[in-house]
Order: sequence, then structure tokens, then C-alpha cells
Amino acid sequence: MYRTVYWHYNIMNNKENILKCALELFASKGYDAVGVQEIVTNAGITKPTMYYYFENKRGLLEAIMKEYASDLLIKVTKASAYHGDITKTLTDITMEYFNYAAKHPDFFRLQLSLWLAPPESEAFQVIFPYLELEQKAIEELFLYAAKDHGNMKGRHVLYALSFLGIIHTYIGISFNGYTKLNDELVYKLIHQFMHGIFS
Amino acid sequence: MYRTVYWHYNIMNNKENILKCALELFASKGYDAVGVQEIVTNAGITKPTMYYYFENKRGLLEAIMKEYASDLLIKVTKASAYHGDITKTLTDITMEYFNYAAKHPDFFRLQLSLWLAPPESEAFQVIFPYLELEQKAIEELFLYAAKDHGNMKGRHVLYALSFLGIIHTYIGISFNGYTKLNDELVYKLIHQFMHGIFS
DNA sequence: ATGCCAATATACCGTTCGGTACATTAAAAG
DNA sequence: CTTTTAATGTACCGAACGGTATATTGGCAT
Repeated sequence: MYRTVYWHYNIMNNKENILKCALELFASKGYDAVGVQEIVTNAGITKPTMYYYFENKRGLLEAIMKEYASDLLIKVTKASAYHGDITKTLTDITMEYFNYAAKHPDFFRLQLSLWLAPPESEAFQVIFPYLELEQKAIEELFLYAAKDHGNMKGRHVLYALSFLGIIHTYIGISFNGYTKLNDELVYKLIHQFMHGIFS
Repeated sequence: MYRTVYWHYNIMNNKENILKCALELFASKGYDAVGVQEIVTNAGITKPTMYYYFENKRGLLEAIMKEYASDLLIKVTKASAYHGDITKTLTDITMEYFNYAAKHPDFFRLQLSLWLAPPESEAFQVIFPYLELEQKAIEELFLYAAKDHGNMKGRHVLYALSFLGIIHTYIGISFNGYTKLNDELVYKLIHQFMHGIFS
């Protein structure tokens, strides 16, 4: 018979706890620099417990991406719907990114650190599909917007990539303490992207 | 007595060869993912030879940065001198970056992959001083330019960071095969930074 | 009460990690 | 021709790596 209840009256869910510890460590030290032993010690369990829930170290990263990146992707995709006002849509997207980075700083630090990582590295190969989908969603926005703005025609890929680049840059700047992720920064970013530094 | 000649009639200089192999591997797989053994095997020597020339693995990265990043820094600093035409100066800086990325793709891939790496990671701590100096050089440019362009006042830090962000983004885009690093892309980048995507 | 099974720990695997003690090589200096 | 010394290989270190065979635990259904 199928069962959905827990056998052990655990104080906390081990699987989620492992994931949380792994994310913290990956974000602060980098994926390759963190050992499995370090993760499970931080989580207060042992290695076989981790390997019971996840196939391997890579599976940990995959689970993190599945939990957070797909969530982010949905929000970004929704915000990317074009309704005739490109400035508003870009503002919405930026706010989704900023909100997500503020709400899940560890995840976003990890995504940031792997954004331009070597394509051959294991970690990059795990996150690439998600990055690609984010990119495609924004590409489509610019493709639609090009119908109203002729000068955008044929530039949707470069616009999507550079827009994502500016967003990642601004979030990186905030993580390094140079500024704060607030509505004013959203405005500055959009203004810079749309009109450049010459007001 | 001081000697400048080689004792061994080596076909190739081991020290430079080790550095070259290390750079290639760091760039393609990531600093943490590359072991010392892999480096020396690629270089066709053994570990003690590497440790004869470099203190440790970190010393390898430091030597790479000293060879390439200080070179790049000099070029960027020179190009950052403000002579009344901010557009031209930014164009010059961008061309220096593009030229350097094209001439030393392995080095720049490495710098790119560590640009937003976790601040606690060893590799980031090695490259940070160089990144910081590049940033300061460009900050100073915007500080000077603000005398001619009042609207820039108080924004030199954000401008410098976002300008570097766009440059890194564009170079990353080219490395991933979406476009090529040529004069046309320099123009596009500068135009976007100065006037936004709305021509 | 008992058999089942998800969940977890003990103890271990072979490999690779960064790093080194020590012997050897060979060319320059005397 | 001997001494010196930069340069390099052999062989090894303890620790950490990712991963696992196996035993135990303890609720659950029967």
C-alpha cells in the first residue's frame, strides 16, 4: 500500500537540511572547493544518509537547481510576457531577479559564481540548461518587442544576453556591498539599459 | 659570480611551460577542479620541479596573474586617461579589453570565471586585488568626466562597475560563440552603455 | 508479536589531493 | 678534474576525496 507519512518522527527533514547546508557551502566557497564530508558534517549526519537521498555530489547541485532555478525561471518567464510596454516588462523582470536574489541570496550567489564558469566544468554543465532557458525567455520578449521597435530587429539575442549580464552585474555589485537591491536600483538599471548613462 | 646563462641546454623553459599548462587547465576546467598532478603531467615534468619554481598551487595562480593581469592593468590604466572625450576613452578601454581577451583567451576565461566567484574562495582572493585596481582606474575616469558631465556626479562607482560588467558580459558572450570580438561589437557595446538600446 | 522496509550509522574502499625528503644529474667555476 | 649548485626525478607522506558494503534502528502493517 502507498504511504505518504513519515516513519520517523524527525525533528527536521534530513533531505531538505542536507540541501540547505550544501547550498550554503557551495555559495560561500564554490562548488569544487566543498567536499561531501564537509556538507554532511555541517548537516549533522553521515555520508550514507546523503547518498541515500542523492545519487552523488552532482545530484546535490541538480536538486538545488531544480528547487530554486526552476522556480526563478517560472517567475522570469511570466514577467517576460510582452504587452506593448517594453520598459515595464524589463522592469518587472528585473524586480523578479532582485527579489529572488534578496530572498535566496545563497542560491543566487551560486548561480552568479557559475554564470561565466568554464563550460567544461561539471557545475556549469548542471546549471547551463537553466541559464539557457532564462535567456530564451528574454530573447522571446525582445523578438516580440521588435515588432513595435524596428531598431531592435535582429538584435534580440545580444539584447537578451546583455540584459541578463547587466542584471547579474548589478546583483553581484550588491552582494559585494557597493549598493543595495531596491526599487531605486531597479530604476537605475532599466534607465541605463534603455537610455544609457547619458540621461 | 653572477650568471645569466642556462646550465642545461633545455629545449624549452620549464617554468614558463608549467605556467602555460596551468593556465590552460585552470581556464578550461576551473581552478579548484584542477590538481597539481594533472598540471605537471600535462607539462611533461614531475611535481618537485613545479614546487621548485612555485611555492604552491596558489603560487601558480599568483604567477599567472602577475604575468597577465598586471599587463592588462597597465594597458587599461593608460587607456583610462581622460582627455575630454568620454566616448573615445571608453572605446579605447573596451578595445584594450577585447584585444587582450582575443590575444590571451585562456587568461581571460580564467579571469571571467573568477570575476563573480565566492569571495571566500582562494582563487578569488588571488585575483581580487587586480580586479579592484582595474575598477579603480575606471572609477577615476568617471570621476574626472563628471566635471564635464554633471549628471555623472556621485555615480562613478556604479558606472565603473557596470561598465566593467558589460565588458565582461560581452567577452563572455563571444567566448560562448554568440558573437565575435571585433570593432563592430566595440561600437555596439559603447553605444549601449552611452545611449541604451533605444538608439 | 512479527516481518518489513525506509532511514541511518559504522567502517571501509581505492584514488587523488597538495606537498616533500632525498638522491641524482649535469654544467659551470675553480 | 674536482667542487659546487641549479635543476629534476623517485618515491613517498598524511589527509581528504567521492563513494559504498553492511549492519542496525525503529516505526508501520499485518
